[in-house]
Amino acid sequence: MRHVPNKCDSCVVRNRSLCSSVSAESACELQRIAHRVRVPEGRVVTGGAALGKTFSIVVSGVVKLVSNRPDGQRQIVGLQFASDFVGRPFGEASSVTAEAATDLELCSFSGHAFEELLQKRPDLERALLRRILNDLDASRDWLFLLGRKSAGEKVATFLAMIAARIADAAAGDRSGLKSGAMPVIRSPLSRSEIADCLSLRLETVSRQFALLKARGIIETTGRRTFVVKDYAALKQIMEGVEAAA
Amino acid sequence: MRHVPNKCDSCVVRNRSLCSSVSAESACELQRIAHRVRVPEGRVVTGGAALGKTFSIVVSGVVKLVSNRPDGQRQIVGLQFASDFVGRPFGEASSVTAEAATDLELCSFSGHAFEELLQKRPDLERALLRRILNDLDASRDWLFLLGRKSAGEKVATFLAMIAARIADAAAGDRSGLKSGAMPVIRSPLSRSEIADCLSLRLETVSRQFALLKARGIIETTGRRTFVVKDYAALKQIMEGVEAAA
DNA sequence: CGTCTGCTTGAGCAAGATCAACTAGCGTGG
DNA sequence: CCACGCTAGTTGATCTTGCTCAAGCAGACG
Repeated sequence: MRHVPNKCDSCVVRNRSLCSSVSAESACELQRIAHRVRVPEGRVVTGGAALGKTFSIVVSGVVKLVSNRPDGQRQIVGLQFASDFVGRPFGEASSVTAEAATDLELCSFSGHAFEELLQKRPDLERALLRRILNDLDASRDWLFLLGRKSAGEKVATFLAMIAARIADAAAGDRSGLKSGAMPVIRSPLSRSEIADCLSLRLETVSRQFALLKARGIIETTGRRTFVVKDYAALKQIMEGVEAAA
Repeated sequence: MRHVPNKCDSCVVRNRSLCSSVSAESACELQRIAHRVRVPEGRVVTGGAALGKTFSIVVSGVVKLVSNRPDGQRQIVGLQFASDFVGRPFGEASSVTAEAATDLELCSFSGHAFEELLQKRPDLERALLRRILNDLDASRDWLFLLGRKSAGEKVATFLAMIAARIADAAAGDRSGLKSGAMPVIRSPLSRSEIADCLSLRLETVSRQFALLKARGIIETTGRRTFVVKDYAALKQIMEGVEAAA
């Protein structure tokens, strides 16, 4: 097999994604079944109404995992950022659908081909297992958030999480961004989506934003953009230290 | 290798646990590093204060996975029943500890030996991946429960889940139990543990029990035992159909 | 410049938390 | 075997947080 110019070589999530944790051979096989796709905001990526099963690695953008109930109740049960894996192998269709929270670039695999490769390549399976275990940890942390935290703590946690993950994605993109800076962050989620995520009403989310602004901990500039002015204070609130200010 | 009388042959979870989904060779290797242990109620099985990492398959009893916070808040993030797997491979210590909710029988593996075997045996790793994916699904369902359901729905869901899983464990034990019966079920969790599980206060749990009793849907006989008289009604409430009775 | 949608702000309400007795299993020891 | 006492559970009164309903506001886009 001749070495051909590799489309993965220039991939921005190359050294953080699933494919970075497998052998060169597995990466190569993975490359052969991979194709880049662009998905517009709002489209269902997989599960539910999506045609056929697919798996993806997020290259840029954010995917929300939504648990839908017949009666219209929605709960966002997870967010996947750049380099994260999306999909449910060996799947009896779970009730969770993956939807594009923002415009996406995905590295996508057909369900059949990927599951076949999974059978053939134990190292790929191991890498996936590790990722899934991390997702499980994250999901359990989120359980704590939903169950035990107040509205203020929830919103603070959410903002800190978004800030960290978006900054992270940006750092992976073009590292050199001075850490400790206060970059303007574009939230991948609308107020109502944040509410779905935190099990709050959008009005409550809005009020908590107002409170954080009043305290000078964040600033909002435009509908979906914000700046964290005082990260330490955010962390405090998030942990429930909540001084009676 | 001679065939010796196999301690696993008589195992009650033999045909439902992890070891049932692997090759004969892997099962054999697994058997070699397995040992039965009994754990009294309340003991930490793994994580946190437990000495050294171990993995286990639950033979009988119930394990609760608890997320502890410095400030004493507790959230039960999962329950593992007979045949379920307990442990976090490749683990940076997660904040979750596994504790015996009842007296337990475990089939236990030392962390080192098990992880080594995991490296050597892709089929074992695959079987584990499937289990973990199921845990992840369960965890995400639970997110919906905590986020979106009312106290009444939560308690109904909990009771239905316990009834199903305990009946299931019993069926695996000595099948032939007439289904459709209304067996007396011993809850593995106290009121306060149920509260930790559902993100409620124990008073609220107690009130919901009282309500279900008043409606004739359940009966309680003793502190931790109950009978489901009307499973259909329980399902209704659980889904939020909630007729204004 | 107007409209439309997403966001903000306000007033009142309800579910569940909190605080406080009180009761009932269950184990112990007389 | 029964009385005692301890702990888990129940029940009641009140309070708080976040939800609901209802306006009003502002950024994005034609």
